[in-house]
Amino acid sequence: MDLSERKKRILTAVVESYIATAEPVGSKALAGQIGCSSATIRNEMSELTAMGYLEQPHTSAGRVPSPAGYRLYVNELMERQKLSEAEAAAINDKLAKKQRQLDQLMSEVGQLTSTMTQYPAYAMAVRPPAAVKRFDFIYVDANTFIVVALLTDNTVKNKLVHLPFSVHQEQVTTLSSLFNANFTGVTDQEITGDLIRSTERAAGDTYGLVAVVASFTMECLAAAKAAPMRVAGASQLLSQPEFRDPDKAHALMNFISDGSRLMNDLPAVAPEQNGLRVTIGPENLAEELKDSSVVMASYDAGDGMRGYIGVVGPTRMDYSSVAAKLSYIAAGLSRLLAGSDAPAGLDNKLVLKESEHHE
Amino acid sequence: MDLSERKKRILTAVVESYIATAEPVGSKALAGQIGCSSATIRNEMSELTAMGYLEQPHTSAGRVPSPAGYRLYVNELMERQKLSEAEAAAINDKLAKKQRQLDQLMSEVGQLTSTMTQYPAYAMAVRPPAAVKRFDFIYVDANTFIVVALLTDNTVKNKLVHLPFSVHQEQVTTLSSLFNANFTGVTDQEITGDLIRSTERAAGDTYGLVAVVASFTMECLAAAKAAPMRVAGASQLLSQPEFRDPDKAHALMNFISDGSRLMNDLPAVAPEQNGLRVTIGPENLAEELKDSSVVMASYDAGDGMRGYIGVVGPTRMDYSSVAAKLSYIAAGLSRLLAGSDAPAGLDNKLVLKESEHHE
DNA sequence: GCTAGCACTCTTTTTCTTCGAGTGCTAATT
DNA sequence: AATTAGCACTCGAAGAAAAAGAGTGCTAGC
Repeated sequence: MDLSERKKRILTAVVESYIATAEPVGSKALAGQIGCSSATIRNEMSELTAMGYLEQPHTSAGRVPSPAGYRLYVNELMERQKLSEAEAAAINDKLAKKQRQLDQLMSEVGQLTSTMTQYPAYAMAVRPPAAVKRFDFIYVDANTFIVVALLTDNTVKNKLVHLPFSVHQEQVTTLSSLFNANFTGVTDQEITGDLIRSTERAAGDTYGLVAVVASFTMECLAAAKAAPMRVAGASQLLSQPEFRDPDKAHALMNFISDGSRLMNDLPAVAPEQNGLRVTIGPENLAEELKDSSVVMASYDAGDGMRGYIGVVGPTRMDYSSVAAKLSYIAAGLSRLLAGSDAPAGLDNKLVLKESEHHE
Repeated sequence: MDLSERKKRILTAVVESYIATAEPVGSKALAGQIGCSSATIRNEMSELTAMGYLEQPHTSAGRVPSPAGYRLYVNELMERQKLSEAEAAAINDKLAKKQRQLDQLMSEVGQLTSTMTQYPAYAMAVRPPAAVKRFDFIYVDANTFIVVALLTDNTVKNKLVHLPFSVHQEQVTTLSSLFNANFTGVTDQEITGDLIRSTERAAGDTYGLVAVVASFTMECLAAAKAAPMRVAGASQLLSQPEFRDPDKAHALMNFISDGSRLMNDLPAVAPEQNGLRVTIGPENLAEELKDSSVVMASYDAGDGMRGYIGVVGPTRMDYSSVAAKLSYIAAGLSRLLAGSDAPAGLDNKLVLKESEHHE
């Protein structure tokens, strides 16, 4: 299966030229680059075609890489590219303004990835199952209290509860000890009707409030588990010549705009190299992605969380540059979210988590 | 300026036929509908053209409505349409599953509006300036406490503060009284360096923490002011024949995907009727919207908040149906967010606000 | 094993033609 | 005076035919 050195050079040149121009590559164009005549290249190319690395759109056009050709290119031939200083600086700049909310951070990262790569991008974070570490109840007035829950992943959630009847300070305190006793360290699935009922039995005159706080707890845990998934720059597709056909563009855009569908099909089986995973055309599971490629990178989001960022584009994607950019961004995110080399400002050391919410 | 009854009928027919088919409308096609011969219609149409309500793409094509024609249609001619039961039910269904987070609600509403109308849609809420109503500090351990701020708009925000040194319970209590004394009822702009410094002076051995909590406070207020803006279904554009040209589609999609740009140009000067505002083609301020139309509706989001939902499409938009759907959704939102006729479940009465956050 | 040359293939581009929907005008009709 | 029928004319859209051009595969010579 090993290709001669010259075949490799030719395949590389075909892939890179096709990536750059979206035009089938002819033998003449390569003659200069490779250093032999076009006839020789023609012979080599026809062998590469027989081996399945190149394809001919029609008898007398140039050659185009096949999915297998791209695969070989990605795995063995392509050079690991470095970012220009300007690009690296742009990424660092953006990441430096760290966001408080995970959702928002994902949006920003998706945006960043998309503008850097010129392809549609997505960003997501996966969280491990969480539990509540402690509850606090803040008594506001006779009809109002706030529940604050500190989760194992160090997020804080809260809820303002407004009652149609009044409660005493002591009742809220009771509620607090009850929940700290029964609902801490408990995961999603472990909150059963039984647990709620037994807590209600123990609750005395505050039993009516147990259900409310319990459902809040379940929501917290569910929300902590849900992975925020953001897609950005879908319209970038339209600048790619392969999507000049509005129907194709529409189909793919619909697909990628729906985060949940995209999410399902992402963990496609594909070799992972240096934290990067590339799925090319037909390697993708989703029908909609069969003529497209996906490049994704994973990052360490701290607290046992793992995140992914990725890019969707035509199979004729600039893998080398996209891979470099994704790696860089992923590394930056790992550093930002989980890294030990945090910057020195007071702000960074002190402020770890913050919570916001509105009905 | 008043048109004869027959001219009105002809203009209406032209607009509606063009909306339906995207094809210029000829005299023959209307002859049946209007009840006179094509020659008569030709005469009428040429007068309507002279008046500026119709246009001719070229000498010998049919007629197409001009922006002025659409305007007249929207203001006077179009019939207020009713939703089908199925549509109304679909909207009610979706809205019934109310979301806790404003951001998320906006996303859902954008999505809903877009799928109902088949056009790209946006949703946003505008909030009045807020202040903190009260602070609570939860002492977690020697290195950790949580700040909880209840805002005037009844949102609750919180932040987990992790310290590189230790504090006593009493110090946190001091901090609490300090902030409740100095930082409640204070808006965004009123938090000055002076205020922070004078608080620090009064803070004794906790002065180092004042800056942290103060900056948190400012973030809360800033976040409360920022209007979440969501755009959904941008890819719907591609199904419109006027956007079969990928360059046009790309330009407009870029524009509408950028919420902030869209937001700036929306409060365009346009007459508002029944809570609806329609801007047609050149009436739009943004260059990118000059061949498009925007229909927006506003709703009451409670707590003095006003929200907007809207739809972007070609000037050849189905104004009548879009207007009906937007009104319905806006009314539903008003009811949901500000209405007095809230549903009866315990859950709804008790649970008003909830907050979530993560670094 | 490489290269030059050449006939052949097949798409793309261009040009030319045809077709037809729709108009505007005029003259006849009500 | 308003409406209608009739007709010549315009102008884009669609189609056919022709020309151009890029690239191949093959053969023969180096």
